[in-house]
Amino acid sequence: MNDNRAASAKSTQPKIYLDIVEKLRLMIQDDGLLPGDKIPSERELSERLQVGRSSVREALRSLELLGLIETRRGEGTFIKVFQEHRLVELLGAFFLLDEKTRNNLRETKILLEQACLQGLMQKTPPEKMEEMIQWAESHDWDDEIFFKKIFQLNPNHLLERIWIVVNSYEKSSGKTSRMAQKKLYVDLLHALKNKQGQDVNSIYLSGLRK
Amino acid sequence: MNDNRAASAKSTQPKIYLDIVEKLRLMIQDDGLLPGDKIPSERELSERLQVGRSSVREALRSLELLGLIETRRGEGTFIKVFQEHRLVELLGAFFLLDEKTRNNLRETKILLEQACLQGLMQKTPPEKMEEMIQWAESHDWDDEIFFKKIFQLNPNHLLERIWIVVNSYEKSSGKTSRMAQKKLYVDLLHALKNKQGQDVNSIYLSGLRK
DNA sequence: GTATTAAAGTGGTCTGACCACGTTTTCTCT
DNA sequence: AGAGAAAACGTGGTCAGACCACTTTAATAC
Repeated sequence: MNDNRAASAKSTQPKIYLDIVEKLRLMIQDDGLLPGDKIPSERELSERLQVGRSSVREALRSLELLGLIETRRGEGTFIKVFQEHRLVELLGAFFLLDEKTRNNLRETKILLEQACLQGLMQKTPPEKMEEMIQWAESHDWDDEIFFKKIFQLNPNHLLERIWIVVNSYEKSSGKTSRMAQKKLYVDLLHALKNKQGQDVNSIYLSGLRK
Repeated sequence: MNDNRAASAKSTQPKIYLDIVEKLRLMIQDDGLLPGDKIPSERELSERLQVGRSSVREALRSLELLGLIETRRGEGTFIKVFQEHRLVELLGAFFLLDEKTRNNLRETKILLEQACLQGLMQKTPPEKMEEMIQWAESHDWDDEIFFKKIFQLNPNHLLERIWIVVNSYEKSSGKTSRMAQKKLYVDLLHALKNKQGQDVNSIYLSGLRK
């Protein structure tokens, strides 16, 4: 049974490793796997999907570079909690973004942040906001960390993930779009807590640079 | 420079394929390669970097999944233009599977659409809007097609891509969130053209179904 | 010259072999 | 029997070599 799979594997041409990525997605979905869970070993996947181990590895390495999985030698491969990871270095390193793209990034980021703030205002109980204020006053942070926490507060985690990606992109574009003034952001938090929508927005906008 | 040392005192060398990704980056940078240019073949990279071809492939496949490069069988591997990166799609495709996130789909979609409309109002010349109105009155369409065109009108193509992903996932989640009448949307277009922001928003919201 | 054909180059995939490391089991000594 | 050491096993990491399918290029025939 050495060589004749080349002849048989011709129905769905597209690269095997992409196929495996998709199969993995379905597998994770159907089995209800969560971050931290272990996925089958490379050899087992290879056998189960009837493909070479090298193809399995191409798929896994791709997902690893994306930050979706994590591999530990001797242990196995695990689903990871998504985080920016190498996106910044990768994207920034490979391309210089043109002006138009950069503007899109900035605009989209601002939009997401505004939306998040408005959403928070409607959905977050004052206690939670108070907690956040406490944290803000007792820790050191910059804009990015601040908004990361803001997004974590919002139950719409899809929004959070989109922001993470957009933010990574924008960071890789080189220009830092604003400069944190702690007081300003604390004011913002208070306005949020008091549900003063107009103030939230104007304070946010005044924090933007350029 | 090399990163990825995670957090262990183990003197394990970083994975080769990551090293190759970095080397490739430098190579592209030093040689001044631009989108569309061809990069060395897998076999040549393998020899030049003194690593196995499979490791080279793991690196290349990773970059390919990200949309940073493109490979054409029999021809070679080429650098791609930044705009075509697949990150948004991929990240969406992967962990959108939990229930909670699913419930965020509708909210996020609405948000994106509102934002797109507001952006359009500020940036689109009346002629373009008139064109759109003409099209809307002389063709058949549903909500999805309508908003697809709306997003295409907006020069922020990043926003468009995000919407496409969110929309497609909301569709697959089963519940169709609206079914408005043609007239309503034509009204919306006129309000857009006349830059009546308040009306745009209220008309949009009245078109939503539960 | 053009058309056909052969060769070379390139990505796509598989197999089997090691290595390095972590976990589990087994063995040994007390 | 229990604790600690050693071996076995499982897993990712890497490599070399072999084909296949496809494209480009060079050689050949007309």
